[in-house]
Amino acid sequence: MAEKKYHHGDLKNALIEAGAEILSKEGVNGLSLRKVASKAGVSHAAPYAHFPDKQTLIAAISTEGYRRLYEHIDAAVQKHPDDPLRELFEAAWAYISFAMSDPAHFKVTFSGVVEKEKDYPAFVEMSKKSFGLVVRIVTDCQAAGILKPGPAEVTAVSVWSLVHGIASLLIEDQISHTVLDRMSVRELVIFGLNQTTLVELTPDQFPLPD
Amino acid sequence: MAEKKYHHGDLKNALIEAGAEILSKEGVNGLSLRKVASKAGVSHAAPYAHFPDKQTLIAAISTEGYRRLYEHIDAAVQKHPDDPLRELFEAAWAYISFAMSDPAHFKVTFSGVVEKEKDYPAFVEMSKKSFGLVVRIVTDCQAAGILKPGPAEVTAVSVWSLVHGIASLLIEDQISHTVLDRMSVRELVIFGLNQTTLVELTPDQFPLPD
DNA sequence: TGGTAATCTTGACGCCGTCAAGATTTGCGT
DNA sequence: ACGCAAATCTTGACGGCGTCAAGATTACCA
Repeated sequence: MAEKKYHHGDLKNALIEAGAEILSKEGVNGLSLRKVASKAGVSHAAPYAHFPDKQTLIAAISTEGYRRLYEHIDAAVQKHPDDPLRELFEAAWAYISFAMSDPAHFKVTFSGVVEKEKDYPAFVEMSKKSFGLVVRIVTDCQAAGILKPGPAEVTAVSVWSLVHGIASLLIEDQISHTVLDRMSVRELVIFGLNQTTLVELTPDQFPLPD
Repeated sequence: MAEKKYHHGDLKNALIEAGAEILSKEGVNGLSLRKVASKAGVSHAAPYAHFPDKQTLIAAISTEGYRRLYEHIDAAVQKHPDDPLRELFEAAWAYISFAMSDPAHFKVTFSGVVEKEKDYPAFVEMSKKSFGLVVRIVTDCQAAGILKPGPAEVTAVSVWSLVHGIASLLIEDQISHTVLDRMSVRELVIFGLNQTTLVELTPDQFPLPD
């Protein structure tokens, strides 16, 4: 396959893929339309057949990042059915480890590429889908007496904010090294969640896979 | 003052100021060296006498944003001496309201302009100074039985992460409107902090000034 | 099968970050 | 007080960028 034809065949997805790769390796400042086009093997203006401008391409890359994040979390959660506490922790850990594994992509996804101008429906849909997953886990934890009772959506926002905050501050290198020297990131997440749960969490409750 | 001389006199700070203004009004994508120079009344290459490149100018603007944030928080905290719980809440509220008042500046400050390449000592200093303030408040809250005992620095990271997460998700419009329709942002912050404190928080404990 | 729409290329425009060379001013050592 | 080196700012140029217009090539449907 991949014969060189005049028409690419699936250029739109190829551009998103190429863009995600450049973003990972060179950061958001190294991401240009012309480089993306070049990497996909087309001329510098070809992307305009599929995206009205650069912002929209970046929005598509953001949406793809959101999709990967969701699936990463969902896979981690599904490994522990009927264990709400474990679901909560592994979802948090999946979120944070994903952010650390591809900081530039995570940043673009959550750094307001959607510059207020337009809304990007696919992006909003991923946002709602992810939030729904958190709400479901929080609800299960409340039913199990692990989290305080109350409106699940509000508690979900609190928990998500904590996790998102840890992820953001970590990849911005804003978390004090006096803390990171004392404990692993995994232990830090446990400590953070400990503040919100009604039960006491210890690292041995959450062994690493393998 | 402000006579038109060949030498500006304080161009470095004027560039930071002009840059912060453009950033506020046009967002990070509208921030160019040439516009900053033009706004400061100098030619397009004049900034290179004070900053080696654009990244360094942005780092200086970030540092200025961090400084404003610190002073905003510090002023709010100093209104409630000998009231650790109030200090904790007002610091959190100051952080989040600052982020909402100038989202673009806040984003740049905490969106990894410091692209790993170099470190900017003044920025790191503001970071440490701010963290020290949080640690002090957390320590006081622990002494008053408001927060769980334990290493204050780790608890400070947790609290800061929660607050930073709320601020980030708010300005990215990532927080579900089903939640924001139900309560004000101030109540959301109270609800979030409620998860971490040992005492019960209610909105009437934290009346708005004026 | 023919023509229209989709896709891609080529070329151009102005803005951008950056550098080199030169003009102007400051300020320090003597 | 003077002169000169350093600091500061201007001008001009370069390639890369996002974007648009015109044209070439291909796909598809009536």
